[in-house]
Amino acid sequence: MQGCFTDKHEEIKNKILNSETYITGVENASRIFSMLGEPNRMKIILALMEGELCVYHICEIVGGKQSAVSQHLRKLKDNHIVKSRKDGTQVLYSIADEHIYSIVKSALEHTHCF
Amino acid sequence: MQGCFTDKHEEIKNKILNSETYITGVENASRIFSMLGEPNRMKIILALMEGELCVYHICEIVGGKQSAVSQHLRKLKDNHIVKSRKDGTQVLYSIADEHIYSIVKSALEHTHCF
DNA sequence: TTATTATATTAGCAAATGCTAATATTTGGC
DNA sequence: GCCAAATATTAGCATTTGCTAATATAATAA
Repeated sequence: MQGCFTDKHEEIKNKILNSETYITGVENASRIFSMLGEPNRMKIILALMEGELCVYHICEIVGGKQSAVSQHLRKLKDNHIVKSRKDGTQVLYSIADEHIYSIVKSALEHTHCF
Repeated sequence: MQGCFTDKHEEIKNKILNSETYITGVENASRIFSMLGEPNRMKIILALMEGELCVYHICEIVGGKQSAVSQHLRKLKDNHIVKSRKDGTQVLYSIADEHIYSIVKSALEHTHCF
């Protein structure tokens, strides 16, 4: 494999590999996407995009065991995809910030153009 | 687990579970995100966002074996994240459509607000 | 305090996924 | 046709990851 020595390609390659923000960008972006890339977590996100929900109702929507849902919620929270607040014995979850909405909406739009 | 019988929560739950597009939305969106959720594939996407690249240069940027890169490119193409065209013995890859740009850009913006 | 409800955590297992190494295919030049 | 370069495919393996079952924690009520 010797490669195609096109100037344009070399230019892009050098720009990428010399970029300060490249590595952290890759890590951060892929971590977010890996959170959204699991079907049951996606169900949770889509549900929360309608509004705040308690764990019990999230379980009903996802259709999974409470333990599994709780583990998903933890990952989503650790990665700043969702946030939570306590209300008595309940914990109410919601989408962490506006970027999540636009990311998911763009993805849904994309799927309609296949 | 008996749940919190708040009207608002029930309303959201019913809205979600009765939505026609819910299941396909979940499947499509999570599939796209799972493609973007792998660090080496994210590297590929970020590189292609700068412009069209041949496989050889993609390999250099990702820093992986040609075989692994080729497998990633196939998945990305199968899922309409990238497209390709032939030029002699080379295959040039590029981002499939505008939605991918906006999805990734939103994710990068999101990481800056942690 | 004790009991109950809601949620969180942990360990262990099974399935999914990315990587390597080897091989196959495709294209252009001789 | 034959060879070399670029890319694609496949099998096998190792790691990751989501799930279940069991247990733990937190908050409220009796």
